[in-house]
Amino acid sequence: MISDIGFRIRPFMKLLPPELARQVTELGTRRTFQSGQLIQSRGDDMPGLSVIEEGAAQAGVYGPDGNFVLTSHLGRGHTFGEFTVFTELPRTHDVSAVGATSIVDIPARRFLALCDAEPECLRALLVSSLMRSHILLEMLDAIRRLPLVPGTAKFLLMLAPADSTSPDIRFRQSDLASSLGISRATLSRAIASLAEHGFVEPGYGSIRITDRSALQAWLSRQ
Amino acid sequence: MISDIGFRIRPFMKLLPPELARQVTELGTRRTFQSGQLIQSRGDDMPGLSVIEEGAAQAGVYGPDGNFVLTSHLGRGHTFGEFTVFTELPRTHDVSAVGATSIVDIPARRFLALCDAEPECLRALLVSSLMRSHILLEMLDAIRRLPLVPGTAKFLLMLAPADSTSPDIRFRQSDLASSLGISRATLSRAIASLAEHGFVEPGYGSIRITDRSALQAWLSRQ
DNA sequence: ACATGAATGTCAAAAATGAGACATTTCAGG
DNA sequence: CCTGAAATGTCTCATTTTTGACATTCATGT
Repeated sequence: MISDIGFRIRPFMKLLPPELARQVTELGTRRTFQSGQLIQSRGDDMPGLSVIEEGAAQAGVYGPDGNFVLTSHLGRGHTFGEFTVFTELPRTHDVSAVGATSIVDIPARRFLALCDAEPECLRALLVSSLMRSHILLEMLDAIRRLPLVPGTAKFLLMLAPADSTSPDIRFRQSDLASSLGISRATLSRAIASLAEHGFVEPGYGSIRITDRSALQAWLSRQ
Repeated sequence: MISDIGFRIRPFMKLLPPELARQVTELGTRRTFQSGQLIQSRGDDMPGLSVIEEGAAQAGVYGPDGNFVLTSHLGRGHTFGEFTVFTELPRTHDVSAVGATSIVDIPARRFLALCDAEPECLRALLVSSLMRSHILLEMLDAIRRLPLVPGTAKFLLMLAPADSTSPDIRFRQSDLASSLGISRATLSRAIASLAEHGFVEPGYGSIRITDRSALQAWLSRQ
């Protein structure tokens, strides 16, 4: 059985009581970015929590050959950099803006102080972190255990959660291919195969899921 | 660059003050297992935190064809089932004992009550969960971005953390192969290649890392 | 020590994938 | 409305991996 596709990570900020969310925002400094602009690079040493206030971002790693291996798509209210707050390590990912985006950066010390005063912060961060681990496990599963086409399907469903405003997945096939660990040509074949079934519709720089429930049902039968 | 191999997850119980660790233990009920025995199955509905008091365990998922896809090796003080405490979902993994093992199960409600009283619990769980996500990201990277032999090497290093008591990795090649998403024959070739370099030594049901630092150095150069 | 089941090493043929190239389509900007 | 850059579709060939089979080695219990 293939489980919990389209499971959506509840963002940290939505897990906090509104008053506390406001406090978090006030602790940090705001930066704004245009679409595609780099927000942080792997290796940056700025311990702290970064919150997406508006817009969205992609987190991943650039391979030596320039292709981008995507690990997560982060929407409003999501965070990154948690890891740097609780360890001594630098940022582990390259993050860039998707659409006009505004980020609030909270220095590690200040955020830790808030956590001491308000344990609810720890709890919210814990819950979103557990959900993220869960998604990562499902991704690993999609890549290791499933054949090409079902694996691709599962990945697409994970990238376009059920309650998303649009069924479009705005990634280039080359990035998706890197994310799945396959070549662009092979991904193209997989997409074509899903399109033949009528589940998806390839576009220019995006893929549209035309029949989500049918795709899920088909996937469960594999 | 290939980073942070052999990074070891600090177990939940070691992140807690000793007094609190004792309290946690007293909240739960103890079960003991022989080597290889199944501790829980994917789908079990018993919300709660499970702590490894003695021994070790493997967490993973059994594929439909009986092969085991390993996702983590858990030692003393590590936990599993966190996810069921903070969501409504059932257990997501099959877990089985490695060596004689004793587990303490703490029902979700009781653990949540303790977290309310002692936020340090939340913090410890958060830190170990963040470390686990980090490892998962590295695994994804090893599988997607690295060629066969380096990817296998990285995986081996992740499974046998630096401060492990023994350099032996006690897994069958068939399980390792499933975990990497490759066939047993291909894994066998990768191991043979690493053995030619003198980094590892294949055994029966285990693989010994004979020269950890040389392996790490070689991997960094790839 | 011996027999037996389990795990590993290895091979050949078949299948899948990657690399590279090129045609086609789409979008954005003049 | 054009033009050029970027993304996608697809082809062929080389390479890698899988599959299935079989031999070999190891561990365990008698």
